Amino acid sequence: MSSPQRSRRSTKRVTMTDVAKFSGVSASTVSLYLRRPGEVSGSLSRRIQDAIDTLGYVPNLMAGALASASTRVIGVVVPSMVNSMFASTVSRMQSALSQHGYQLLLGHSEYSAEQEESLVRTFMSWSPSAIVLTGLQHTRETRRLLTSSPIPVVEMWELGSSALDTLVGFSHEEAGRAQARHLIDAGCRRLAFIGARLGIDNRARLRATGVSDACRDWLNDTPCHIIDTGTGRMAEAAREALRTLLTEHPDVDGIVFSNDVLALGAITEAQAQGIRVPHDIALIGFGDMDFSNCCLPSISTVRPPREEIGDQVAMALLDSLQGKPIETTVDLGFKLVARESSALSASIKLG
Amino acid sequence: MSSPQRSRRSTKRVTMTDVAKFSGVSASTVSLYLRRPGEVSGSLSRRIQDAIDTLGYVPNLMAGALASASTRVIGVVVPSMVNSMFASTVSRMQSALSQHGYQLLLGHSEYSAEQEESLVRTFMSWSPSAIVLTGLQHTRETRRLLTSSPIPVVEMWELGSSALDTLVGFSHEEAGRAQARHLIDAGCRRLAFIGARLGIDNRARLRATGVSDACRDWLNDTPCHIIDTGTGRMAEAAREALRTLLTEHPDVDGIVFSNDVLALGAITEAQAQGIRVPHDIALIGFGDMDFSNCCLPSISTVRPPREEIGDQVAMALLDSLQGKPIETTVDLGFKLVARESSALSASIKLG
DNA sequence: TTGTAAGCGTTATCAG
DNA sequence: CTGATAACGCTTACAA
Repeated sequence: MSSPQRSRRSTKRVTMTDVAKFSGVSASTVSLYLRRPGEVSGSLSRRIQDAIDTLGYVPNLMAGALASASTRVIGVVVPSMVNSMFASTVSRMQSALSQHGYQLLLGHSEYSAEQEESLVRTFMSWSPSAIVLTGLQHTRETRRLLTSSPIPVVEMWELGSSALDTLVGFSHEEAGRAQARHLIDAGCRRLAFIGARLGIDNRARLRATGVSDACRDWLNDTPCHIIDTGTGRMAEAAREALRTLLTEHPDVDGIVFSNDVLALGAITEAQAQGIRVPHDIALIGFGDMDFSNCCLPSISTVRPPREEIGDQVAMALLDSLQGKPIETTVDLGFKLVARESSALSASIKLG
Repeated sequence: MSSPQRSRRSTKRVTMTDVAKFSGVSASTVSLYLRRPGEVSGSLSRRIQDAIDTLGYVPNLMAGALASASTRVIGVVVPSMVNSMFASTVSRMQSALSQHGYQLLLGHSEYSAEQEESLVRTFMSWSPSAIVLTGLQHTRETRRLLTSSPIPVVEMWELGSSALDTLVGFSHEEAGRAQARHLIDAGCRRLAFIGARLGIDNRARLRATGVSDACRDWLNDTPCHIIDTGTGRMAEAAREALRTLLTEHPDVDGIVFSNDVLALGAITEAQAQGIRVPHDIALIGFGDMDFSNCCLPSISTVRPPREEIGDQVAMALLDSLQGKPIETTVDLGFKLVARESSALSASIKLG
């Protein structure tokens, strides 16, 4: 046997053509059977399925995507995969979307718009069916890439006016105001905000702004001290931040944290210093982590709609991909969870 | 102009052919320029790059993958994306692999071998360059799918003898023994193990076995009570488990937990009951979570090599994909972190 | 160095 | 309902 003039890499994989030959039908029929089984006669269906089983055929989605110009791939960018809030969201998205045959291409930006751009660029090369980003801050180039293509885009976890397309999230400024309001209602009169990575975490910064605004509106413009602990280990950083804060501003009686780990660190430091929480100082965190309800005192917090965001993003995407009209903004709100770290002690504080 | 007999969907995307036409060269030259720029003359390179820029060409990796039979996609299955340990691993894998042009297709199995199988099946349809699984427990069909294909497979987070291909992890039985040893050294003589999801989390179960073995070997075969808190909210479950345990076995003086959240829950319950940790009872967790070092008492724990696993898996994969020979088993060990919850109080306990 | 042409494994179109 | 046949956008042997 002389081989044909041009040999090519032989992938040695079972292809649809193999199945077709084996079952004595054409490739198109096999393809049809795979996509719309109802439109193939029973006898042929059986023979094809037999062939698939005995040959161990696995469809090649790459080829299918190329031919049909529909990849069923969705690119998702989150700031961090280790942050369990985003992990929850992605997890729910993946559950919902995989049921409809979509695959997630996941990347993390480390809170950097440049890394996000680089991820978006890579994703675009996969001609994804849709792209999901976290937040509203993108580079100019990211915006250009995304607006110049017909691919549906969802921005999640934040709300605002500069949306590219669809928005699913909640207002962090409102969350900050609610946290401040809660502390004020608990009797606090001098608030502070301690946050990690405020320089790069826009959502945390928005909550800080919310707290500031609250001080202006409801506490006669008392200053709200904002401390950024940076990017180090959060718990230790929180302890140090608390020490600094109480040294420089001993009158602070309520602190909002950008997450519950910081709040826990502060609680530990307070205990070490003999400061009573919430009696001497009330605290409220953000995130409602696993541990927030099982430490002493338990941590008051704001619970973001982390799972709901995933569900709603998935739903919006599925609708959009089916051509259905979709809402451009979905505000899922948040839940303030009052616990011991900010328990009302009005009799003492206000007395 | 009569259109050709068979019209086809027109994706209206800029293709390599467009770039070729625009710059007056052939498509293969453009392709070459993109893959090995050095082999194209300077003048042509310039013209091609010009065309790419003005046309805004984005390569179609799908088509490339199909043609070259190399997808640069890696399928990864973790039990849960919300578990920050796996998240850390995946995060590091993604960082390392994306630098080499690989994309991660991520899925979570919810600790179910069946869901893992379904994910593997889906991944296979993308003809991935490699597959990464968590643990060693797979369905028979998963094994068949994987062994009957030449795709490199890495199993991570566990060590054992039934490996499919490459293994990167550490011994959970050893970890359990080390945890027990640590408590024994701290003066404990009656140990117990409290774990979440023991029914489905094989690694936690292995650690429980390690603790049991330790009781047999080093505590004269004293019984080691093992409690499974199931799948509910961990902190609350831990509190209840502790109550039950101390009611039924008041002599227990050391507890190993399957993670630090459970340990924290137990600490809270102990405080509520006036039981002193570690004085009355010593505790050790697993995972070295964010909060473990910032609660009171701080939580002794075992720190798994979560980032290192990601790094090593990536490295093994890159080597393997470049045809280099690789080690089939990489034992990364673990680190026992002694903190306050198990601080030695020998004078009292042993006195 | 550059071009030609033959695939890669599907799906879409259209004729039977 | 079934089957040719032409894309899909790219890579790669091979020729020039």
